[in-house]
Amino acid sequence: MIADVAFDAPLASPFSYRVPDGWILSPGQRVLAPLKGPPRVGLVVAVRDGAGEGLKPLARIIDPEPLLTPEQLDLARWVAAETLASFGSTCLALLPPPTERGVGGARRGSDTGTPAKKPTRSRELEDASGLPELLTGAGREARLIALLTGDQAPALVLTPDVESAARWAQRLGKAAPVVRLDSGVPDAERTAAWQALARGAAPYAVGTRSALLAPLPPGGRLALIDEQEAAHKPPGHPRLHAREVALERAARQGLRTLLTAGTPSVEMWWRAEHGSARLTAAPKAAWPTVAVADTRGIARREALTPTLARAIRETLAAGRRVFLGVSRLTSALGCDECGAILKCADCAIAMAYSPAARGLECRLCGTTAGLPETCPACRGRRLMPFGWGAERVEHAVRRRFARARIARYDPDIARGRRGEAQRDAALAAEVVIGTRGVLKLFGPASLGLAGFVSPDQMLGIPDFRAAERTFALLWAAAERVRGDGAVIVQSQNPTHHALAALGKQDLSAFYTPEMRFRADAGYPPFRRLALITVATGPATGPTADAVASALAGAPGLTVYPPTPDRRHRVHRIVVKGGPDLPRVLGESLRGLLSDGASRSRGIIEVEVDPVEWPS
DNA sequence: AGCACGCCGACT
DNA sequence: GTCGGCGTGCTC
Repeated sequence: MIADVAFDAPLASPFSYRVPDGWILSPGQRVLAPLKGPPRVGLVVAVRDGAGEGLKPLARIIDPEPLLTPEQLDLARWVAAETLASFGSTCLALLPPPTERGVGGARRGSDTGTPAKKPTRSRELEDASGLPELLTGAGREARLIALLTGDQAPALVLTPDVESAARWAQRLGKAAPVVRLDSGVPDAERTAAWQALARGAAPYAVGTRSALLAPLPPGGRLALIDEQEAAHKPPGHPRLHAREVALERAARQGLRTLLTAGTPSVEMWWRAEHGSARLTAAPKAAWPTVAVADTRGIARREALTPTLARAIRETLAAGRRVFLGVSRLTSALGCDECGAILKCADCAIAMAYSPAARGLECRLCGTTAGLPETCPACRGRRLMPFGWGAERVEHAVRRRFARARIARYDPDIARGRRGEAQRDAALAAEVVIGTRGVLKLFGPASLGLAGFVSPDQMLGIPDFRAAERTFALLWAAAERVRGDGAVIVQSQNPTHHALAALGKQDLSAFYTPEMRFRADAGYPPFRRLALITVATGPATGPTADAVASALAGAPGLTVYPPTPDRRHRVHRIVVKGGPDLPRVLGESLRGLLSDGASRSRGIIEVEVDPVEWPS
């Protein structure tokens, strides 16, 4: 017998090996196989007849039984095609890591032993439409839990990160045993969880993106928590948003899908508008007073406007907690007098400001411009880079409120032991200053005030999702403020639709204008984007142009000229296209992509549907 | 991706 | 004289 094996490598096609006599092997099992040197983990994708003369033999079986069915392999094939990644890399990233001695011992081991009962229909909870269901509004998580635990259907809950997975495992664990598939538990436990699901021995499973292919019987549910989170598409394989994989899987398998979001992704909102998803909003709940402190025309020497300072004082006096949201980036240029942000005329996103280069550049089309003397909108002369970082704000707050307990918190920086101390300090503080990560510390209605020192900075980030991100942050903060509390937004863009929608507690007031902007400028969900990165070694100079010209003739593509990034020694090419963008890119770049014609021409990386823009 | 084989710079 | 940089090519 001959086995075709795919590896975690940028290799377009699998390699063939001789199956040693007596081995029983099926597609979907992992094996160790020699690949130019020591044996490596590979996935059997096909087994066929043949003597296999001249082929190397497989070294060892890792999985005693297939972890992936042919249907799951097909779905992985789709993911690989959508992301222009190799089949092997995609599959292996969607399995629990191989454990020491294979997985043989886990037969009985650590699963809960509670067999999942047959899915039963429960009338009021059943959604006749079969469409993915998007839960928004207050209490959406409680509603999801009620839906999941309301009948006996097994469920796979996918969270954006490990902390969230742990939280959900705990919450669902109150109703029935839960197995975990995420990296927050030991590898052996993840594998055992996978196997328990496969034989119907676990009613609930929680995991992150790597659990997207975990076994789920017909009638099972797929739940995606906080579907709008960029964390659902972290760096690395599979390079596709968990939402897109989950929806594809659900459609193929006929699984009922439930998604939650405080502020849905524009992509999901669009689906709901077009009848390919169903949106369920809770009745409006208590909502804080939202006030915009207009900072136009005010020279910002102070982080806190009188409005915000007064609100802080009152909140502290009432013995309630204050959150002050600050920004980390200083990248765009804005007018201090009218609030305009300098944008690219073609792409309608803020131009990146480089103090070093004393100039502006559009991250999308590469247009550059010198610093204008005056604001193009109002001819004002005060053009300022945005910049209210946490340190400056903390200093300002300490000066004003000398006796308050003030803490700065940044979960991205504060990891490990010291992070825990910082966390405790933040939880004990009266004023917590930080970026969006701070909100994870606080539950609904636990704040008296949320103040945003300069969200314009976030709105001005040169990314077409800047408004969506800002809106999501403001909304998430508002959800954590008591109904008798306040949200104060200092802004030079007081009429921005994100602020208007926040004040009215009205999602559609944000998405309607946002959708128009996306349509007009040709951004997702109306067009798909891809980001092509070409390494620029000394010998690989012309490749970026070669890539650009290879794409130039492709139908339906908009190809922007390569822009150099000297710091990372790459050129980047932005491409816009239609729903078939991966296919068109794949066909146009065949021959240039890694396999075959390799590094001599430079490393070409293609990121389809990027959610994070390079900075 | 990983790894080997290959030719050019400063060091025990 | 070698150790080691990473550019180049290959892996059933």
